[in-house]
Amino acid sequence: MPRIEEFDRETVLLKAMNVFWDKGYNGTSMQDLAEVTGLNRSSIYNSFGSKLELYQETLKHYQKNGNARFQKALVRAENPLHAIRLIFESFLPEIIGDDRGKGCFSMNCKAEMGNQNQDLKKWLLDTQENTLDVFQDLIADGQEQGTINKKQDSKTYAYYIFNAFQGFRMTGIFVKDKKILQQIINNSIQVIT
Amino acid sequence: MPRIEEFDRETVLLKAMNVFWDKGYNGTSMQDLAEVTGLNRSSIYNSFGSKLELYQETLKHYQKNGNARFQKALVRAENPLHAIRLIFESFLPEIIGDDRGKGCFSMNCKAEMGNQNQDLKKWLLDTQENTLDVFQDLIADGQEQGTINKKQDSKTYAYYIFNAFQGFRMTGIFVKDKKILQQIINNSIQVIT
DNA sequence: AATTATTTGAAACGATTGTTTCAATATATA
DNA sequence: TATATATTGAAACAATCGTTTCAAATAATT
Repeated sequence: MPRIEEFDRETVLLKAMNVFWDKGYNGTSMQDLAEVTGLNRSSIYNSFGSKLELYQETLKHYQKNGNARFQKALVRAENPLHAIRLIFESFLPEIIGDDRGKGCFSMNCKAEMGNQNQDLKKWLLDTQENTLDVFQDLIADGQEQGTINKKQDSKTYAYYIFNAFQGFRMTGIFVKDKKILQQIINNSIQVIT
Repeated sequence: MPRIEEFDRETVLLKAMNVFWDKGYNGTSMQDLAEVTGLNRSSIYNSFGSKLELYQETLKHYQKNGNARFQKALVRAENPLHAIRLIFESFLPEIIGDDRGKGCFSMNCKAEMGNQNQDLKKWLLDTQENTLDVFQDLIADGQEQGTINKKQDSKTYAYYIFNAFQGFRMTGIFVKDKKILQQIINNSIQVIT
């Protein structure tokens, strides 16, 4: 009986994400979103609820993409240490190709909205915990296997790598020199070898 | 002949900075600024030009404060390596005391506005260059003096430390555990020893 | 072909946006 | 004390904000 949605939800979500990513949450208007998606305002509300809910959905979409990149690095890696290196390197193309200087969408969210909205804060904390767990598991494996040193426990090292990773995403906003970025990766990883 | 300004410019600037810092540029309204400073809208425009100019002035105020902290660490340090450690540690109180999770004001600016406003981008690039230079000089000194290794040149290490520092400011938004933060500092610095 | 459920487009909602205007107020100098 | 200059407060500016409303359009089911 129902009339079916005409647009491709995935495509709309991607376009909306790119606006939020570029202009931030508060810098993006419903007007912007309607223009870029080609949808009418009412259609956006009908399909996504509100500006905030749409924002949250684009964030989850972004994060899903990031997780996929992590997973891809995991299966390709020869060992846990190599996996960590591949994770960092897998973001090189995005960083270097980011000529608008948009940076990392979820870190932009953290900087702009992490202290403004409780739902977003909770989501950010969850993804942080998740990323830390991935690193910690990799490091624990690497320590058992021998490619990562045991001078400090896996949790401590996980925080250190997480720290370097966040720095990497921020540094990449203005620094596009691949050699420099690669050296940052090398030096960051050296600690745990 | 002129009537003198009634308010203390420094105080007003500080109050305005805290709002921008908390809510971001786009999240802050002139209404917010008028309320928190106690000034009338027209007085703000009369004294600071525009919302953007006021924002820029608060950023410079913040940066001046950060530079002072850097300088304080430099004079207290026993050697260049120690200075880098003190620089990181000098931000510990701000990070731990930041219960609202506002993070670093200038990094928030970078994430929100770095790709939106050319003036702000230029300022951000200048301060980045300045910070990199401080690190590079310290590292070069340390390498001559012997407390920092010579495996890589001072510029490469400067980028690495800069990367760790930016990560440190982002990590500190949600991580308030002093022990963990201290271990991140230790591990970050270990590379260059 | 008629019915039913849903989406769509256009318009409007009140509220708020950053900024400007201007008369009233206040003060240092002459 | 009179004059000149600057600041102040209140009001208003057009524009835009996120959101809602509702009739017209649409398509799958009966």
